Amino acid sequence: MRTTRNVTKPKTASSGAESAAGTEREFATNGGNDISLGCLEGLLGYSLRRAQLAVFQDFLHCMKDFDLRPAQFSVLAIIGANPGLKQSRVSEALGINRANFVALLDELEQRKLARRAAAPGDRRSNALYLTPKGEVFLKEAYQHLIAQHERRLEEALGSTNKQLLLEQLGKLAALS
Amino acid sequence: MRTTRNVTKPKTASSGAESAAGTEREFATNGGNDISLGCLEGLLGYSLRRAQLAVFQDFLHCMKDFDLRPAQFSVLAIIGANPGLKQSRVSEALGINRANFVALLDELEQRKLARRAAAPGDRRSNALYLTPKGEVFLKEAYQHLIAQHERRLEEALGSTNKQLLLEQLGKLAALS
DNA sequence: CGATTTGATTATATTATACAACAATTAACA
DNA sequence: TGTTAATTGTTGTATAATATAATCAAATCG
Repeated sequence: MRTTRNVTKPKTASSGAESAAGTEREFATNGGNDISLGCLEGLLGYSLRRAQLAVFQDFLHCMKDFDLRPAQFSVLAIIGANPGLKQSRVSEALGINRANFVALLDELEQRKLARRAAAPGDRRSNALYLTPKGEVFLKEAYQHLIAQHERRLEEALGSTNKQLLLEQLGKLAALS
Repeated sequence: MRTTRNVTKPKTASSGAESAAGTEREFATNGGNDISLGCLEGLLGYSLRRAQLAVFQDFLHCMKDFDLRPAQFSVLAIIGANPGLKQSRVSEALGINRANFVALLDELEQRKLARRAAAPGDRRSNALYLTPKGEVFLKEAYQHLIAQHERRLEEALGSTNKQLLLEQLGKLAALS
């Protein structure tokens, strides 16, 4: 609670509040608006994370009308490109825990975008397919992503070769 | 439950399981081991995400002995580079919701790595500082990160210019 | 002074992610 | 062949990250 810490605070409050504001300004290393990133500056992980968040944010904004999150899109994309794949294979390909994949797929199935079918030769498995509606949906979502989202990213990169960037990211992803 | 869906399943199981296995193999686009990424292939967001996850994974592994997560490190780094900064400024600089920042800082304070101090001139604010222990801790963690984690990433990138990659990521992060 | 804003906090909800356990099924093998 | 081991989808549960609303104290401003 705030109250807990406030017990010790008023000691500074009653006496030297204004004077402290004057004197300590010289000592306080940062009273201004310039914030240094310190050692974060050169760390790839930090830049990577901030970039990923910004890109996902843009993705979400772009897919607002489709009500589609990145993970959902990735599932549709994999199923669309590899119809009949077993459930575990899809989750594995995306690095998604197969336990977590269940609810993800459940929602896509409820929205009639994907379906679980009996896998030939293995009654444990589900073979995954897009529904006709799902195929259309994926195609339209992808088109919109390319036209809006991806185009915006390429614009931001400017003259940078996007393909080169993808290769660099691929090298990093290969670490895991 | 599994049982729920199994009610409808045996229809395929009892009769045409093996025959379906024969006929559908010709239609099933993917019975093999090669999984296509489909439209994910060229999407920056996807590669970005996979790379970020791999890098964070490596970070966690590297910081195992320090028991430090990326977000925690980033907080220590910002405070270390900008002692006396107000709490809201630190969270803002890192793009962390100030409500979520409370617990994050609480833990660092409990571990005696950072401390909330009275902010001169504003009794609402907390001025954040590293403790002496926190300074040593950050320095050692950073050194270890550079020597192990970051070195590994640079190795993975090969001849690629890391600085160039950082710039590209910066352009993407600037979108938000 | 009163109204509004700001800073830190709590409570709460959602999403992502991880792991353990389980039942049904299949594979391995002695 | 029959018992054991491994796989598949699932549930339950736990943790971390993130978002929002509400609260309270303190500062600011008209």
